[in-house]
Amino acid sequence: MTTFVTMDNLINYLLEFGQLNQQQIDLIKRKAQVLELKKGDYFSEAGKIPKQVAFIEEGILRVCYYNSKGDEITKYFVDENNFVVDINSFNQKIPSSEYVQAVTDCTLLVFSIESLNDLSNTIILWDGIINKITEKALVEKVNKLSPMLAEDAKTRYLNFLEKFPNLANRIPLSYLASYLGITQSSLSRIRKSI
Amino acid sequence: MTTFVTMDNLINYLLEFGQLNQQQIDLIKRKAQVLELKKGDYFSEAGKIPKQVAFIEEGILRVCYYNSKGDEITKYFVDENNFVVDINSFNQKIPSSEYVQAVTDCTLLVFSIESLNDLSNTIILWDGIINKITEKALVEKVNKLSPMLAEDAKTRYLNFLEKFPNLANRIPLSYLASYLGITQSSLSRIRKSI
DNA sequence: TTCATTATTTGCCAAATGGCAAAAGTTTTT
DNA sequence: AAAAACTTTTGCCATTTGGCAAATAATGAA
Repeated sequence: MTTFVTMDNLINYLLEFGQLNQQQIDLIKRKAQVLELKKGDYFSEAGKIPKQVAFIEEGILRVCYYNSKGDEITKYFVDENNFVVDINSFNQKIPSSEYVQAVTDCTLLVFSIESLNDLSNTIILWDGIINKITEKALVEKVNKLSPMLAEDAKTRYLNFLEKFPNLANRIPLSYLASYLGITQSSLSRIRKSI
Repeated sequence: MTTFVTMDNLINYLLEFGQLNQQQIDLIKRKAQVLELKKGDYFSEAGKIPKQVAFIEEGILRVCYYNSKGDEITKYFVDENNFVVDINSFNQKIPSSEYVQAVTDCTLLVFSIESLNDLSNTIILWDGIINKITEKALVEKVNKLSPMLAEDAKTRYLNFLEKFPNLANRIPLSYLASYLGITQSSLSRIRKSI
């Protein structure tokens, strides 16, 4: 089954960063491909060169990797109305060191490298829009991670609950614990204490 | 006293991200202003709209802010051959929430908004170069912060020592402790334990 | 140099978190 | 439904880190 998707969210999101006329909007819509992921599916994998960028219409994904100790670490979660990609590997065309995985069923709008190049060559403001989006997303990640170091684990958990109210109990404890920088048992105890 | 600065570091850095001919290089050099900061001086302050971007020729700065508890938090350190600015406030022309402070005596090459606009309008590849630099710097910050959450304080301290071997004992304990996400006493004890 | 100020270390104890393994609970498979 | 596999909770105790205040050390001013 393929869900019908208007792509309005995508277009409205792009319009926040620059003007687009109807012709350009139609082109963008034609270049986007709907991709449905089931919970647990990978959008991209470590070791492979990412070939696509996704706009999340619906659902939540996480970016994770294995550290030197072999622990799986969730680097961050990305939710609806955001783009997701390992930006570094994508731009440099080098194998990624991260996995991008659906933590809920997801509806994505996917752009291939070729599509993005076409859009870049056709739409005069495209590169500027993409740069602003990229920069904003990265600044947000820094601003989110930075204060986490100064907070205790309980506070970090409560902040997560605020951001993703109905996710905490629907994903494996391990995803969340590694994101918060604590062990599963500690997270379990923190949950109990609330 | 004004130190003589060749600006070679700056030019070489820029050339990593895109080509520039001699005429463009000369223009960039003319637009850059040398600024010397003494240890402790502020390059930009919270509450003010940043008017300049700096390339660090020599020295180390830190970006810090006050959190909701009133604690001063060092968000990150920036060292030689990097640009420093509160990118978000600078681009949006909104008051910064952060201070940028010299933690050692510094020699900076400073670009005003007007200079950057001139460069952007004159040098065809300028925007692309700046975007790549911005993106790379932000990706590095995320990749540095993210694993810190999973490490214990001692490891974080040792990693800092590796990155800034001769800085740890030349800056106030408080700068470093808040960056590492621990108290001053804990950092003091960690030091002793090494 | 001496005094005053500021920064760092230390002691003491409490709170938070980790490590490990067993128990309890869930989900999936057969 | 029973068994197997996996996830989460819990107990026990060790280690890490925090909070606070006093002691010590370092820095800067008079």
